[in-house]
Amino acid sequence: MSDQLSESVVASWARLARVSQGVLAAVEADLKTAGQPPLTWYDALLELKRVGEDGLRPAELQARMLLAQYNLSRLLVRLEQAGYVVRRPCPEDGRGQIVTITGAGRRLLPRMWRVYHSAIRAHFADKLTVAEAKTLGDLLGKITPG
Amino acid sequence: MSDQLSESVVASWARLARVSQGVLAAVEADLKTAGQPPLTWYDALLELKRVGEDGLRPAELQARMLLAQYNLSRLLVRLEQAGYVVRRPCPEDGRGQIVTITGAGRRLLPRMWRVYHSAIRAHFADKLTVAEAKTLGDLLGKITPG
DNA sequence: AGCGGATTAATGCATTTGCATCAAGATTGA
DNA sequence: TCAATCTTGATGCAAATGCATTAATCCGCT
Repeated sequence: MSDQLSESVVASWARLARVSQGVLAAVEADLKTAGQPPLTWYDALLELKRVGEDGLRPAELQARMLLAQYNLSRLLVRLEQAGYVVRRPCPEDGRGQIVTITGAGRRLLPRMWRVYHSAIRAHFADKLTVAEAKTLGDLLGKITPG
Repeated sequence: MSDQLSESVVASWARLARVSQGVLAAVEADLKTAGQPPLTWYDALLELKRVGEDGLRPAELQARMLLAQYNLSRLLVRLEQAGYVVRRPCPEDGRGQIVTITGAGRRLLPRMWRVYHSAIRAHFADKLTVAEAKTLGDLLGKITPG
């Protein structure tokens, strides 16, 4: 192909793109079928649950989720409308706000997880041994963008 | 977490989701910065180039690309408007059509590849040895949805 | 031949994303 | 001190995606 990337590396790249996209889509589809919100909601709420009462600044959450700023802004609107988070003004920074998970948000997590974990199993975990999954995770860890 | 998935498998899953999303986004961003069309265009045109003059039925292309039917339908509209493919009626099937890459489409591929391959290198290949990339590809191969 | 069901591709409408920009508040530095 | 700059988060508008449905055609069966 007149470049310095070996064929096999390009093939691995292509697989990463294709497989991850396919599996993600399959998991999302399972969630949707079960009447659950999209994965992004889970990710956001999980982060917020982890930090507890202190909550998070949107920019912080955005950084952890690798999400575009305007996407996070709108995700928060939806989460708030759904009653899963609250936003309050940030005392130290007049521009900012602090986002906290609500009780309803906490209760959503296990409900989503029930669907989510079996989707992970069906579309991902069942196809690998634990050792393989670990190797995969380690390799992926090396290519983390951050 | 009160389920049968081991922590490490869930962690690998999370990495797959996060890393692939991040890297894909980075590559897309590089393409956009260089004024090139999105990755999907490349994938579609590459498939069409491979099959040559015979072209492909949309349903066939859709299956190869793991794309929703309506998404492919609209992708083809855009590609045709841009002059990179042509659609002609299918002689054996009155419902169908045959999609073929044009000369302009063929010329687009190397132009995109110039940006694409260096994005792959920067965001993916440079972070792994060839052996690691191969292992990664093999592992991903085991979880192919299709 | 002709009906019932499946397949192919498109499309109207709602939601989501992307892009560019903006307003408000913080921070820096002369 | 206060203007210039940066950061934070929102938003108008355009493009893309998802969903449900549709029209046309094909196929299997009687």
